[in-house]
Amino acid sequence: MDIQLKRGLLDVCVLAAISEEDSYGYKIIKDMKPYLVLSESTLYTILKRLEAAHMLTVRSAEHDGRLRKYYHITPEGSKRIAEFKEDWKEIMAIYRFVTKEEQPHA
Amino acid sequence: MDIQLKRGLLDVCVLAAISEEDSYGYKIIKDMKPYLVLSESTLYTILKRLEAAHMLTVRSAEHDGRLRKYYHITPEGSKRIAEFKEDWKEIMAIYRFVTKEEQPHA
DNA sequence: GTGGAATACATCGTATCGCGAAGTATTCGA
DNA sequence: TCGAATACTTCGCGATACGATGTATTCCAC
Repeated sequence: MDIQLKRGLLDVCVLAAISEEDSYGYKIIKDMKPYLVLSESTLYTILKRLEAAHMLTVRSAEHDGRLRKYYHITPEGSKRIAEFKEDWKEIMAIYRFVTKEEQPHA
Repeated sequence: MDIQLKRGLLDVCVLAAISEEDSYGYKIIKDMKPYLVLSESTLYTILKRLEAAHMLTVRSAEHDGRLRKYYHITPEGSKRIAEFKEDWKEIMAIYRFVTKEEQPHA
């Protein structure tokens, strides 16, 4: 799939992956894989960006002697998803413009 | 609207704007405005990129003593739009993942 | 008849971003 | 024992959107 098309979905998709229960890097990648493949470097960049934007919080926990960082969505993160849903209306309008479906003959 | 979300739409949207009849820079921006606002610098970058990718051809013509560059979509450009439609199925799957609509309980 | 908006195209520099590459460290199964 | 899987991190590159800026012409209001 076109990389550019993914861009707007990535952030919100990661937020969606942790929205139902806290998750960690490796699991997020696995959960997203059926929908959207992303590399580790990409994910950790996104996670840091979302943390800086206060859309999620991080908590370290040990699991089988290995460190795991659990990510938890904040209200601001949920708000981001809600905004995405709003934006989607505009996206669909653009989609119809591109595919020439039910155009009002401008 | 989120800039990132626009990214995947921009190229294909410009192609759509010239798909029914040849058009030129200023008109493309005007035609797209109801759906997607983009600056001139962005558009000319995109037009050059699409030309380099052989998705459109350019032809200069004089209009009222002023130069105009008319852009014409190629079969490859049309193919790009068709591919976009295909990609859209995946995009919708991601949308459902994000909005948790009819998830098959993974 | 003059000035400013609109038309029309072009270039440069910057910030953002996805991702490949490479690295560290542990656990688990063949 | 050795490689795959798990788990996180950093660096650097290339692509890209866009603001700023510049050039040049036409058209309309005053």
